[in-house]
Amino acid sequence: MKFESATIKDIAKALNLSTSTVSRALRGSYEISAETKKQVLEYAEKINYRPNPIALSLKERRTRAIGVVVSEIANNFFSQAINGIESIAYNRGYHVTITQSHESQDRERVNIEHLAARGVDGLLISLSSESVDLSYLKELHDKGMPIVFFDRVTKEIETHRVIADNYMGAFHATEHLIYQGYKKIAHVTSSPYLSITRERLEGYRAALEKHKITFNESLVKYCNHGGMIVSEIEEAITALFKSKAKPDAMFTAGDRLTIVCFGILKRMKQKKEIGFTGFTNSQVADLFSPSLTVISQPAFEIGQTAIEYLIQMIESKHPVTDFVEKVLPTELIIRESSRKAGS
Amino acid sequence: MKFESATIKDIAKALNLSTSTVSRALRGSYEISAETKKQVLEYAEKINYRPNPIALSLKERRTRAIGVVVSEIANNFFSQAINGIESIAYNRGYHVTITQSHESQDRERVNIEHLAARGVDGLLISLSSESVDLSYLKELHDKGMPIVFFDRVTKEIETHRVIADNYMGAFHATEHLIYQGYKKIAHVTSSPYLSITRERLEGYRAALEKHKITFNESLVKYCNHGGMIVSEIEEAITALFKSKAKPDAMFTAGDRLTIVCFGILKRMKQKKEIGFTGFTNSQVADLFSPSLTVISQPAFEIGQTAIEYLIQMIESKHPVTDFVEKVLPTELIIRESSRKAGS
DNA sequence: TTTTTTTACGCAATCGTTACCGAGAACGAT
DNA sequence: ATCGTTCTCGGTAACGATTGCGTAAAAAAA
Repeated sequence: MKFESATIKDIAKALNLSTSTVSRALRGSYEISAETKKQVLEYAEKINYRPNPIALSLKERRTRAIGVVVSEIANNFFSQAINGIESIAYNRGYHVTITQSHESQDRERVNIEHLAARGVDGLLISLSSESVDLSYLKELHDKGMPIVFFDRVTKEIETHRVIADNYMGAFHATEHLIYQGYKKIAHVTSSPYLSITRERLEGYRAALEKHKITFNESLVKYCNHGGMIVSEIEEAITALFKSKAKPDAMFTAGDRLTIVCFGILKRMKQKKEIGFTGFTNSQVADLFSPSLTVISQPAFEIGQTAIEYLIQMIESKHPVTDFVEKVLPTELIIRESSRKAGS
Repeated sequence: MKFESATIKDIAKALNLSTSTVSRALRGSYEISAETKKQVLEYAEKINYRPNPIALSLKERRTRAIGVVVSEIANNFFSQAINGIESIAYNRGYHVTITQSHESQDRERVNIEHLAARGVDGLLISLSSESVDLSYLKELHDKGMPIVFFDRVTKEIETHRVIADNYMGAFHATEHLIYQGYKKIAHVTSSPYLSITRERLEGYRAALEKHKITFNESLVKYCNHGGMIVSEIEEAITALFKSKAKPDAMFTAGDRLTIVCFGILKRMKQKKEIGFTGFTNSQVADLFSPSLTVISQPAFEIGQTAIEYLIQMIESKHPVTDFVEKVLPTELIIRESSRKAGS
C-alpha cells in the first residue's frame, strides 16, 4: 500500500499551467498575475495541497528536523528535557526525532548515523553510559554537523554543552546527609566514563573533605549500565553492606539508579536505618515511603537551552567557534528519607 | 552551517564512471564487472559513502519511517509501548518518529499532518483525550495511509486496533474492591470521548451490577484533560467527598490520573480509609506508601503487536480489507492500597 | 507607428538516486 | 565475413519542488 499526495504537477495539469508558475503562485511571487494566483491558491486549497517536504529537503539540503539521542525516554529527567526541547523547536518550525540508546554504545552510534544520513539539521546528544569511542562523532562534527551536548557531555568534541550543576548538587546532597549526622555515606553511581559521574563524585568528595571525613574508595560503587541491569545494582548494594565499612547512608547519582536502589533497600528492610538521597526528577518522590529527599535537575530548562544553542548554530551563516558550557542550578528537596532516626 | 555528505557523483567523478554504473556496482548488479565493482566498493568504503535517504525516499516514495502519536512520553504506559514498537521496528529496518499531543486535539492534528507530509510509511496512533473530529484522519486513511490504533482507539476509521482488555481489567479491579468490603466505589476517569474511558466504565458497572450494588452517577467523575491539569482532578475529588454519596474507595482509569489522585488523597490524609486502585504501568507502585494495587497493561506487547500489524499493512501489495481488534489481557497486582482497614 | 518597458508565464537545470533503454565491444557460430 | 549474443557500461528520464533565464504578448513611452 502506498500513500499518494497531491503534487504541484497535479495543479499545473488541472489548470493548464507550468509547474514553475504554480510554484511561484503558491509562494506569492510578484511575477504572477493576481488572477492566476487566485486560481492556483483556490485549487490548491481544494485538493488540500501540501508541498512535499522530502523534495524540499533534497533541494534545500536542510530538513528542519533535529535529532535527539537520549538513553531512555522512560527516565524522568529525559522526558522532561524532551518536553523542553519540543516546546522551543515547535515554535521555531523544527521537527524533533527522538531516539533511545538504551545505554548501549552501538545502538547510540547506529541511531546517530541514521539521523545524520537521514539529514537532520543538527543533533542534541546525551551520551550513553557505555560511550567511549567518539571518533565517529568527531568526524561527523568535523564535516559540519551542528551538535549540542546536554547532561552527559564530552570535552572531546568542541561544541556547546548544557548541564546541571552536578558538582554543587552532589556537594549539597552529601553535606545534607552529613548535617543529619551520617558519617559513612556510600555513593552508588553510574559508569565512570560519564561526565555526570565524575562531576557528582567530585562534589561528594569535596563535601566529605570539607567536613573532615576521609574518603573511602570501597564506599563508592560504579554501575556501568546506569541502572539498566537491576542485578548489577543488587550486587553493588550487597557488597556495600558486606564490607567492613558498612554505610549508614547512601547517595545515588542517577534517576534510574535512585529509584532502583531505593526499592532494593526497602525490600532489604534496611531502609529505616539508612539515610538516603539521590539525583532524580521523579515527580512522585513524595509519595514514596519514606518520602524521598532528592536532587532535582532543571530538566525542562536544560532541554530548552540546549535546543536554543543548536538552532543558533544551525541558522548561523558562519561556523561557530566560540562555545559555551552552560551550567544550570540543581535543587535539593528535603523529605523524610534523609532524616536520621532519633535526631 | 551545513553538513555535506559524499554522493554517488563524487565516486563517479573520481573513478571516471557514470553515476548509473556506480549505483549498480553499489547494489551488486550482475551487469557490472567484478573489477569495476571492487573499485567502486573500495572507494565508497574509503570516503565512507552512505546513500542519501532523502533522495531515496523521493524516488521510491517510501521512507522506511513510521510515525507514532501518543499523548505523553512521560506516561509509563506509553514509554513502555514505544519500547515495544522500537524493538520490532529496529529489526525490520524501520525508523520511528515519536510525537506527543499533550492531550490536545490541535497538536495531535498538526503532528499527524506533519508526519504524513513528511512522508512516513505508516502511523501508530493513540488518540488524545480531546479528539472528536477525526475527519482529517479519515481523509488521510482514505488516501491510503496505513494506520493502526492502539490503546485509545476509534471505530470511525476501519483499521486494525490493538488494546488491553479494559473491560475485564476494570471489572476485576472493581470486583476486588468489592471483595475487600468496599461498597461506595468512586470512579475517576478521563474524557468520555476516549474508548478506554467507555470500556473501563463498562467493566466498572458490570462488576457493581454482578454484586448488586446500584450504579451511582455521582460517583463517576470525568477529567477531560486526562490528568494533565491537576486542578481539574482536585476539584473532582473534592466534589466527590462533599457529595452525600461519600465514597469509601476509588478506582482510577489512567496512568497519570492514578498517580495524581493517589497523591491528592495522600495529601488530604484521606488515604487510610479509602480503598484505592487504578490503571497504571508505573514500575514503582510498590514503593509508594501504602503500596499501590494496580491494573497493569501489557504495554510492551501492545506496542509490538501494533507495529507488526502496521508493517504488515505497509508491506502488503494489496489494500488490506480484513481488520482485527487485538485484545491483550491486563494484570491486577494486589498490594496494600486496596486493603480494607480492619479486615 | 515604432520602440521600449513591463507583465506573465514557460523552459530547463538542480538536488541524489535508480531504472529503463541503448550502445559499443568482444566473441562464437554460421 | 557477417550476424546474433553476451557482457559492460553510459545517457537520460524520472521523483517534487524551486529558480535563473528567456521570451511572447501587452502596455507604455517615444
